[in-house]
Amino acid sequence: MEGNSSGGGGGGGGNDVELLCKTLQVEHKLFYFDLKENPRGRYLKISEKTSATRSTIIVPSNGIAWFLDLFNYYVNSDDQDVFSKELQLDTKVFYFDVGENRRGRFLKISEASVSRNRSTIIVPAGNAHDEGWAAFRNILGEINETSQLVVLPNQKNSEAPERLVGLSDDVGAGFISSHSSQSAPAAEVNVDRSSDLPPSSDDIGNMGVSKVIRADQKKFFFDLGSNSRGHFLRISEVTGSDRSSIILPLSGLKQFHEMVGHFVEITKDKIEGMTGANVRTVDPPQR
DNA sequence: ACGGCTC
Repeated sequence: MEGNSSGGGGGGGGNDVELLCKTLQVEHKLFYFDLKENPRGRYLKISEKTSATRSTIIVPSNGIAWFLDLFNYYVNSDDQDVFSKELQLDTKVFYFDVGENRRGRFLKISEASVSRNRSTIIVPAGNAHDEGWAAFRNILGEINETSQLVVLPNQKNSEAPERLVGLSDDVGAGFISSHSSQSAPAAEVNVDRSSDLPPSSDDIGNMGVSKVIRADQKKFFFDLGSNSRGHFLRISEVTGSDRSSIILPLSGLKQFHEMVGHFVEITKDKIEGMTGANVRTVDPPQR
């Protein structure tokens, strides 16, 4: 579909109007940006094409400015200061993670939605000045401007109210909210992985959801379960393909919470010193 | 010319 301007669009979703189409090459990857619109709304399709693979994420139009802000964050921050971010837009969650391997640094953007499988694009940072990310950012900026300018005849300029737009830091110590001394743990960790778990009698009412905290390369999964001995919380640490868990009977959960809170208190200075540059939140886009 | 991503 990309770059195809001849003939009528006959494929799936081919009736969508293409407002803008751009391509960007970073190293050997080709990124296609398609700003499209259909009766359900406007969206940005970003495809990453390698010689062998292609993967696509769909960004709702109200998320374009957030993507722009996030790319600015990753371009402008010092390498060692960048952290994972989450962007929730309606029913979708986008995860931004920086990784590095022998090929260099890259930004992984994963789209998770309840219906679809996860899809991911990976943007190489480029050379020393993150020019791959910067070029990506520049295109997002152009698209964002265009999207604000271009209004199709059959559409009014007033958008539907943007709802449930939230951006949360996903800092190393997930227990530490950006509001430092306030204790606001659970609300900050609003990642719902319930779709990863089939409904099970192990679940305790509607609490049977899986939550995850991500810290750099590590993930900590929180799963409620039960067996003949009773209910428990399983906390799993996952790094790469390794996983280890602790099983915490619910009878000990409150003590566990207090104990963690104790160590948060006595290490507060150290934690704030370590994360001071990371608790910044990306500002909302100007409207 | 890569090739990363996965309880």
